[in-house]
Amino acid sequence: MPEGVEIEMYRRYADRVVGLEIASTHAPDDWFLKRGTTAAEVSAAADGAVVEGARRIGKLLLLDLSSGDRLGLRFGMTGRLIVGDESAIEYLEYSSQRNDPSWDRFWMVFRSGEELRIRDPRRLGGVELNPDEGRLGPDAFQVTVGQLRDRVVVGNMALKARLLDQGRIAGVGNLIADETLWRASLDPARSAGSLDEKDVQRLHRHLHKVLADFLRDGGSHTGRLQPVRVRGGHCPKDGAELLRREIGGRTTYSCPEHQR
DNA sequence: CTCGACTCCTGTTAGC
DNA sequence: TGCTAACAGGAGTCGA
Repeated sequence: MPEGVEIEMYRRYADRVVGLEIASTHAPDDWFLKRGTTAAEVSAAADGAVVEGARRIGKLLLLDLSSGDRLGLRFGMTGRLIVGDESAIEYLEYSSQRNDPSWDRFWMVFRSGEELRIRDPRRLGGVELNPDEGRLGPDAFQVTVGQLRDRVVVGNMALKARLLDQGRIAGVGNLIADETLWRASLDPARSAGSLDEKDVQRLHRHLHKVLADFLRDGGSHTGRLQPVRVRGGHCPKDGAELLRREIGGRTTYSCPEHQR
């Protein structure tokens, strides 16, 4: 599914429309417009404007417009970014492998004839005009060990639930969290504040390695844990049967042997 | 502020 | 073969 890694791939893809003038925007699905954003507002902000930049914070993709407004794009669990005829990502875990244009929830047409679309079967993504970027924590790709120590590795909440909290650190989704904790040999259920300094350093190191590996390999479904992330799966490191639990409201796989 | 529970969405798939 | 229920998770809300 789209996590920070996929959205970074989307952002690079969206660079193709930087410098282009928007001719029209289309938001036929009101449900897809978030936090009071209306189709009329989006049109007023975007139509005739030039895309000056494509940024990303966590799972939020931002298009900076020459009107001074910012268009925030979210992809939920199954959203793809399509520019022209090409999808930024062909394979998305948990999403349909079909490619039905009726799933286009939002799109913009440029003066040049180029198009940019969000194709989202399950409608869990959304579009928001001028989203509050301050609600998000530091981006996972840039997060420092100090930020991890101060913001994430605190309190009694389960460590994994903390990693999924976008206000603490932005961009970590379920698969990135499971793979990172598996590699770092940390139990996702242990309290976040129980980590010692060596644990924090290890978590930080593995998080960055996981993000780099996933980006290189094409997505958050490319982890070593992923193939065995099924009921009855066994740990690739030591062969122990994996635990399947719900932590932070998400299905969580971890190794009872080496994740402590 | 903290934190768990609940809700939303719908294509896919397992099971009967 | 056809139906139903379970499942997936990002993100928001609510209440203790």
